[in-house]
Amino acid sequence: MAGKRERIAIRRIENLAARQVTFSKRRRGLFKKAEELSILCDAEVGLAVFSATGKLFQFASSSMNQIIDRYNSHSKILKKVDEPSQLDLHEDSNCARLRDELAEASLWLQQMRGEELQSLNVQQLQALEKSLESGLSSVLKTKSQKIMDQISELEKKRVQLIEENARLKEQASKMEMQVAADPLVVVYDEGQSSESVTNTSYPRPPLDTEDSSDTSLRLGLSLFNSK
Amino acid sequence: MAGKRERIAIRRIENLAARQVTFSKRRRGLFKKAEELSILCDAEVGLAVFSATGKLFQFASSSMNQIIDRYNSHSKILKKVDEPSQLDLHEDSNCARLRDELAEASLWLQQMRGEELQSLNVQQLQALEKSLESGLSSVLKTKSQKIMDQISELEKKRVQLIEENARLKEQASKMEMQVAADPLVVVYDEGQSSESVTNTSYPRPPLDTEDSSDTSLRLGLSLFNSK
DNA sequence: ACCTATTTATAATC
DNA sequence: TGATTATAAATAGGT
Repeated sequence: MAGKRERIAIRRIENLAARQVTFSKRRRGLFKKAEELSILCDAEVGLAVFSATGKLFQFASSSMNQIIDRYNSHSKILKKVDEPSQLDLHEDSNCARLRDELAEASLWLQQMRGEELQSLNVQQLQALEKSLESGLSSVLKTKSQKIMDQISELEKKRVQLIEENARLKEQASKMEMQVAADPLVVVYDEGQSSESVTNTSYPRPPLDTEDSSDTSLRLGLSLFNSK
Repeated sequence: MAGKRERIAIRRIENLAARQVTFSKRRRGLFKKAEELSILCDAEVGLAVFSATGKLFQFASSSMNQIIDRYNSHSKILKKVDEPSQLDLHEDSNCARLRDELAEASLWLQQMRGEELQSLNVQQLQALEKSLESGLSSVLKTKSQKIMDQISELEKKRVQLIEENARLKEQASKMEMQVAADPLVVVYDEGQSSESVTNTSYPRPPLDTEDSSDTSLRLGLSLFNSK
């Protein structure tokens, strides 16, 4: 088993088989480390390897095209010292300012979510805590109020429905009496009179449309869920 | 010196400073291995890494443009790499995207602080509440930890000072004994002119130092300059 | 492919 | 940053 194992010198491996074996092993290691770096350090990593035989292996933390785009933008920005027109400068600074502000806002959001707290000292943490408690208090108050509103709304509808039911029962019993008094008379509804409050669709309970079913509840949480 | 060294889990490192350190180290390792693979196995390797702060690091065994070209022909996804307006468009959309994200982040920050809540429904408020509670919990935990750290640090220093004082007392009493044994020995204070000799001829009586006064501390430090 | 003696990489620390 | 070092991971060469 044990033979002498030395680190090989970093130069082209002449033996084909050995070269292929090493290629497989090291390629796997390289891709693994590339992925680990992208995950651990929140970095965007793109790696493309062409074997000596021309085969392509690739890794991209996002997508290779996105990374190539970003690479091109970067190198173009680096090369672009030729014509810094006023508009470009204005746009660039504008973008930079936006980036800074967004970075700051994102950091705040992270910290309010409880991340990236290590860099804060006790006083800052105390301030954050106070802010969170205050926000939480407002949220709870608003939520309670909304829930109470919903409850009163439902209660109102419930009362309306009860009244509606009472009217319907009364009407039904009137009709019943009419039919009982003269079984041979067939009662036709001859158009709506002014007193008929109800609509005459029978099978379904009335007024159940326009209900407050919360169908559009999508939370705009993209900033919370990303980085 | 020697601390426990464990392998970290492969997930985003939350602590910013630690993340940056790890990024530097692993990035170097990754580039080294990329280069070794290209040399050992006669492969064409291209590697691009964007840090979380947007900085670009790259390695290419030949040239990055050549590798990108080769990648494009391989993946047979031929992009339009024609107009120079591509970058401008990209930048513009980038700016617009930044603006949108900033607006969204600002709104979220407001809402986490308890403002602009009326537009949220009960479920959204509930999600916000949960997020705030979670953040608050993390903040409290971090704060407690920091405070405990501070306390242990202070305690450590206190113990050190007590030990220091004990040593100083011992030294002082030794000196006292020397002086008592040979009353002709005159102790000169280095920083004083000759007129102060009379003051220092007879040191203060020892053994009355229940308390470690500032005077004795300073005296000790000037006489026994311990690093 | 699997196995391990070695070499490297790297996490924690200063 | 950079250096140091204990430990984990990668890997060269063998099976």
